[in-house]
This record gives sequence, structure tokens and C-alpha cells, in this order.
Amino acid sequence: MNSREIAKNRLVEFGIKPSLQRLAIMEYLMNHSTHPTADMIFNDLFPSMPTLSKTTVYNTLRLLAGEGAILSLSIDEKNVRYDGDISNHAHFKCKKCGCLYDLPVEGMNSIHVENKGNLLITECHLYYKGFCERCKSEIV
Amino acid sequence: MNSREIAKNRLVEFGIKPSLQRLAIMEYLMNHSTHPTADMIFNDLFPSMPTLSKTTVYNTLRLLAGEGAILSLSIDEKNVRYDGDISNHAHFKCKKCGCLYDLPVEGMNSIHVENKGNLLITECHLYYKGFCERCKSEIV
DNA sequence: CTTTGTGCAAATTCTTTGCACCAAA
DNA sequence: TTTGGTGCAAAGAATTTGCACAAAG
Repeated sequence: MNSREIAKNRLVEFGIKPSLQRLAIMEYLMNHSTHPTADMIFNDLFPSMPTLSKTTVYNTLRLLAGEGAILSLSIDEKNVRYDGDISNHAHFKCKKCGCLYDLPVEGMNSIHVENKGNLLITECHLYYKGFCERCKSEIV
Repeated sequence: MNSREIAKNRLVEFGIKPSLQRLAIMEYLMNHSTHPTADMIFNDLFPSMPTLSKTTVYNTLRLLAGEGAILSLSIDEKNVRYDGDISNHAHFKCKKCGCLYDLPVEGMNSIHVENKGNLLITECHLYYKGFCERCKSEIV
């Protein structure tokens, strides 16, 4: 199964009609673990889809994230980042160079929240910030 | 010790000169656990400080958060929220009404991250999203 | 005096909206 | 032919910047 088909399956699984644009964006997110912004996605797809508009990218990302087909990350306060990997994992952002990594996390589901009973929890985001290996050594 | 003095201590502790505006903003954040936006802080302080400008509020919040004297939360993708409580705790936001709570968390420090050795972690944010008690019951 | 903080107005940037056109069922 | 998707241009909103004035040591 090629990556286009995998992307299509994800869309269908979440009840989203697989238009050409949506497929391209979904496929892009599943193939790039760079946690791109809407702008990055647009710039990368535009050369091969010259009619694509930024509005469509924004619309599509909002739709996909709203349906749960992708994750929308707010770890970077400037731009929303998107992640095609919807499995449980944490994120790390370097405060110096801005690089953004996935972090595998043990026990992310086992975090105990007191008084959680009253709330219906649907999402959990775990964000770490600090300095990446390269930047860490440059701190004076 | 009154709340103004407590706020002053916090500023001094983090090496920040306690101007009148900074003191007012720091004190506001320590007395309000509402996780306000810059705009809310400005609007609430303005009546008693008519010369206060929104620029100063933004400048001050950036300074305080940068020095670690307050927390800057990105749980709400629209506006940055600020928290005068810098102790370890998680946050919850209702996706329907937008209300924002603190959540006490057991084991927040014990979350195990593999491969953390290469990184210098300085901050950890744990965000839960879902539906609050009131909104939960209104879901159809 | 000299450095630092404040505040107004303007600029910047990310994102959404209004609306017309296009495509598919 | 009706519904939904796309895309352009414009609007909107949060935050930052440039610069002049005020304050504090």
C-alpha cells in the first residue's frame, strides 16, 4: 500500500471526503515528522499543486484536526504546528533554535489527575521545553 | 505580608526591577487564578492605572515569563494565557465553553521520557482538553 | 547625566471570512 | 441541480516594533 492510499484510509476512517487537496495534505503530514506549520505545508506542496491556495490549507488542517485525523500542537506560541502521528507521544521544543522533536513517553496514559471525575477528557498534550543537544553546549 | 509585598518579592527573586506597572501586573497574576490573557489584565488594571498601556502589559508579561517569574500557557490556541502560580500543575481547557482550570497532578515530575539524556529540559507543560462538567451534560 | 521603563501609533504576522466559481453525486 | 470544496482578496485579531518622552538612580 503506497502512502497516498494510507492517507486516504486515514481520511475515510475519520469520515472526511478525500479530495485531491485533502489527500495531498494528509499524505504530506504522514510522510513528514517535522511538525510543519500551515505555511510550510503550503510552500512544500505548491510547486506540485500550483492551484493550491493557503486558504484551503488552513481549512483542511482545521477540518482534519477537528475530526481527530491529525494533531494540532500549540507548543510553539507563534504558529500552530501539525502532526500526522496521532499516537500517544510527547513533544520537545528547543527554546534557542526552535527545533521540535517527538519524545516517546512511558506512562503518559497513567498520569493521575485528581478530581478528573467531573471532566470528560478527550485530549492530552505533554510539552517539554529546554535546549537541544547542540544548543545546550553553546549556553554560556 | 500583603499581596503587593509578595509580588515584589517574586520580582526581586527573579532579578526584575519592581516598577509600579510590573508590580501591579505581578500582583494581579498572583491574586487571580483565572489564567488571564494580556488583554484581560490590561482591562482589569486600566481603571485604577489610567496611564497603563497595552504595550507595557505585553512587554512586562514577556519579561516575567522569560525570567521564569510567571508561566505562559499555550493551551488556548487563540491567546496566550498567563499564570502566576509557577508550581508544578497541569491545566484543563473545555473545548466547548473555553473555561480553563488548574489540575493538581500526581507524578508530573516522574514522567519518564526516553532519550531525555541529550536534552536539557527546563519546562514541562501538561494540557488536558475535553468538556467541563457543565458542558459534558449538554453534549447531544 | 545616563540608563532603563513606558506608552502611543504603526506595522507585522497568522488566521479567518465573504463570496464567486468549480466539481461531484 | 444541489451540495460541498476550493481559492482569491479582504478583513480580523493578537502581538511586536519604532521612537519619543518620562523616571529613577
